Amino acid sequence: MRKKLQLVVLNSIKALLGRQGIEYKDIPGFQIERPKTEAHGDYSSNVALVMAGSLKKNPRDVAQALSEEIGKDTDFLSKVEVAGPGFINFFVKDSCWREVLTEIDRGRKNYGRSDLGQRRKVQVEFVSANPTGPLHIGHGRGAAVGDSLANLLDAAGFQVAREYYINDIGTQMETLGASTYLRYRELLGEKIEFPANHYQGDYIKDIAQAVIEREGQRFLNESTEPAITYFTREAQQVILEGIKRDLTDFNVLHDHWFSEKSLFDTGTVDRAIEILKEKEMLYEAEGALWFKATAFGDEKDRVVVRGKGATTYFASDIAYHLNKFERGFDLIIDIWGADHHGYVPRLKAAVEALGQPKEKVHIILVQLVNLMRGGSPVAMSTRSGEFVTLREVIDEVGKDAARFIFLTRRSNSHLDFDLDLAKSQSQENPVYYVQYAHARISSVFELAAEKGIEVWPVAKVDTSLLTAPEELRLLKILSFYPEVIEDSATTLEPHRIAFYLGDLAAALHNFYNKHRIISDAGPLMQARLAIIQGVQQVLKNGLKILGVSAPDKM
RNA sequence: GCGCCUGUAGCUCAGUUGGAUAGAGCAACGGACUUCUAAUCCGUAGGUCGGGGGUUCGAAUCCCUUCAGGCGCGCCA
Repeated sequence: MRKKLQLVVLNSIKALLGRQGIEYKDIPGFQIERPKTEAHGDYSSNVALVMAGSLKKNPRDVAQALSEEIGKDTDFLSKVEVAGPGFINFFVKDSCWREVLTEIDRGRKNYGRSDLGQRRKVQVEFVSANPTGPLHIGHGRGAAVGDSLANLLDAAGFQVAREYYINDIGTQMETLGASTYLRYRELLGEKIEFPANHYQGDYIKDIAQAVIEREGQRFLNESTEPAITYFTREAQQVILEGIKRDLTDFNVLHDHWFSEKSLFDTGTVDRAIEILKEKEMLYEAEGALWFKATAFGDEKDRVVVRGKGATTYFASDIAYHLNKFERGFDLIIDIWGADHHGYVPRLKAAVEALGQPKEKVHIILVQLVNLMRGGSPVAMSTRSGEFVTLREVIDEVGKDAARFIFLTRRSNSHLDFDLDLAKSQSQENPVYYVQYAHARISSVFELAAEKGIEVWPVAKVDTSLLTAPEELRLLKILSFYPEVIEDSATTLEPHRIAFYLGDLAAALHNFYNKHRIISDAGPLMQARLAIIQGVQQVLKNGLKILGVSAPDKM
């Protein structure tokens, strides 16, 4: 609908300008939007206001001329008016809104899908938590946002790959192995002074215990180094399996699990350094190799190879992004915890230095989650082992509620997640409001089936019987869905879907309370069945993007 | 000290990229169940958009400044 209008308006502008011998140019800031108040029409545009400046004319006069022109050649507008300082308000004919039911019926689960992405390849990399401990609630937020964003981009016509980057090499892995090894010895009766900078969590003891049960005491007789190597691999594998399990239960699936270590095995890290060297982006100082990040706006240059010869995490990341480019992604989206924000300029600098346009890489920072219990904060630290895991959150408040809470706010808003509140409010949680709308519709169809009512195909239904304001409102909201998908995909903001679904559910509940659906009035009943069927389909499609279930019963 | 994020109703948050009279949910108050699920609906009340300047036809939104909170400023990852 919005696209249709855009076309009509543009044609009218061209016609108008043409008659005055003025050449048409792109109009920056030209918008067609949905006004907040219904009195301002179904859509409204600021064209006249924007154009008035360059034409040196009164905005209202421009709007007047335009609205007359637009009124000439449209068959879907019932009224075009000039309002306020020079807005043009469009009122769409009721009959047009009713067409959405046919569109939904034709598209079904594809209704709302768009070709905005034109099959371009996008990679969304998210979670990517170090395999040194279970996922906590902050990872959960990143998981919900990343997964839903991937779903959204898929719906918007992109080819999406979801990836998890595993930091399976480096000092923290050695610490993990050592921690497990020490717990192993401790559990076998040795008195151990457990270092404070090692991983303290009980899950480490569990892993050690499992090794004892399977392998016995044999590592006590072996030398330390190979033993730690064994424990490193063992712990990493167990933890990674746990992470995968948690993500699966959170309805999050990754297509690829990318190993940092593989970047070394394939020589990609060396190659990345070579490339930067050739471009003279590196220099040696103080015994280390530095990248000229300041040349691209970062506040200081960054070390790539340390004095002792080992590469930094940053070096891996440059190589990783080189690899991403080489895999041919048109768009690369990294979802990071906001505590890594200081890292952004440096990575952007590296991208540019590699000769890639920095617009290709989007880094979405997801603000940290402040976990609360009964109004007071819960301290969290992987190393100290004091944290609430994603697993516990899923078990306590449920997958659907947790995902919805994460997805009903912008990713850069700070979030206080109160477990007690999330549980105690579960009856009033917005997620149930949306799901309930879906379930209600199911139960109407169930009753229809019980009564032996035959549901007509939409093509046979006389939708012109849908004239009540509640019905028209539903039809309009249903028609907006494809626009919501495109807008959310463009801005990379999945939370818009959640709010849209809340609006749709509200309109459904409102309609439901006002109008009886199953009745003796055959054609009207069929029209109403058609409308709630459409609502149910859109609810289902939207919830799917959010990764939230659409139950038939509650 | 420097940088990034945030500040909107009592609470939790939206606000269509600068638009018209700032909106939801919860909590509060008053109504609606012998009828498709009351996990719902209808109504009332609640605001100097942290404060102060500026930019313009027009600012919660952009700029400057200031206050408050969070997070970063490693040859860690």
